[in-house]
Amino acid sequence: MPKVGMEPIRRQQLIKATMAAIDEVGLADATVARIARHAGVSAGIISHYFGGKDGLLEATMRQILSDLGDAVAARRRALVDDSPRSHLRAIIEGNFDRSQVTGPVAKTWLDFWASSMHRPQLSRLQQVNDRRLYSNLCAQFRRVMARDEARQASRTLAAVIDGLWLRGALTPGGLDADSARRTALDTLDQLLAATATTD
Amino acid sequence: MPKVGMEPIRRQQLIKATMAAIDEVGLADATVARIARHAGVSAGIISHYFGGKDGLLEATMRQILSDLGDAVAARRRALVDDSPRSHLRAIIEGNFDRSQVTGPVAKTWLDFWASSMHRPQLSRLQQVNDRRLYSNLCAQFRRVMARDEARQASRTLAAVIDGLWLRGALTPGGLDADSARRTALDTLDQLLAATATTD
DNA sequence: ATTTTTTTATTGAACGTTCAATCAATAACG
DNA sequence: CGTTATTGATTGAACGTTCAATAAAAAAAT
Repeated sequence: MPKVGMEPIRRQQLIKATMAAIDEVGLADATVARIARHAGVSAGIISHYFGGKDGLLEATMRQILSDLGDAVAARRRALVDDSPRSHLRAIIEGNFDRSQVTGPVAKTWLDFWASSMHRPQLSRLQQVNDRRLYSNLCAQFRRVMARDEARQASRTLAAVIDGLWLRGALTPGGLDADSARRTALDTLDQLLAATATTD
Repeated sequence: MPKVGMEPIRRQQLIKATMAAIDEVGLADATVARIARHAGVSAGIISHYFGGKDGLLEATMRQILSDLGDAVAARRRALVDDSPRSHLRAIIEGNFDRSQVTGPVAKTWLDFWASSMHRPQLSRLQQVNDRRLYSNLCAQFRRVMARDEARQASRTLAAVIDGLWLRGALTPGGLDADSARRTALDTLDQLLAATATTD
């Protein structure tokens, strides 16, 4: 079986298997044996390609956050008009992108989030992603309102997005992406309307 | 040392120690030995009073949710006027009560939330609490707007509340309760104002 | 008022299980 | 033939639970 150039293939395979295992039984019971079984390989291979279980978990979280960033960036690049509202809508829709919401990703995301409270390595990744969302929101709100108002609006919208993810991850049927997106978009318009009147 | 009537004392002691241990190292590394050490007792006592580690964890989650419910109920009982807005404000302030936000509780809450994705026992507790918040919000919004609008407003406010908790649990310095409360109250007023104009 | 018995509370060592990591062995490719 | 890829048995550490032993308190007996 062994062929050359297996590394990128195996890495992707194992990251995907990690999400599947976490979706199935949770991070706490996602053992290396179970992950390897999902990928159809031996347990030892994990240490070979990722240096150990922790390395694989970190790579998996990196992948999730990177996919999320890509989904947002792609929507913003595809914009035809440059209005703040369009950018903010793109950010919201990127956060509820199919690839993010579907299947194992949402549960894995929440498991990592909780876990990052006590793992410095994951915590840093989390914070970087966190700030990126907040900064992106703030920069756009800033174009139509004062600094303090923009900050407040960003806090609110960020909380709504994360709150919808959180509640979606726990809902038995999984997150209703359409409903969540609508809720976030409505909130956005209310935030924009609120300052338009006091302007 | 042994005296009669130790049961309620030990139970409280161990539940508190569980939160302290989870706050310290997370649910994954909160071993019975560590919890027992926090409480200043032997590890064996946990099985004696709670039937096992799982029983203690469930009791701890019950305590957190029950405290949260009490905090909300107390604020609502103390209301002088009966307006929907006052009730909704009381619900928000109860959710950001000192006893809930301070110290080990917030982290424990999030750890349990993530864990409940894969533990049916905890999931049921979680869902009951979840529905209670949503129903309470919906019943009050319902008094000033149509059913669908009330549902939408409840979803938004619930997402904001949970989102603020979620982000607060991960913030290094812990949740800034005052700021969070203000954000949630602002959102409430915007939700109320939005329908007041279209009424 | 003392002694004995029973009950309640607690300990901590032992046990069996589970896990991640290791590494010698093996197999295919260049 | 050497390199790369992979396996799977083994190892040692860590975990939750169990249980015989112990000690204090309460109750009963003297």
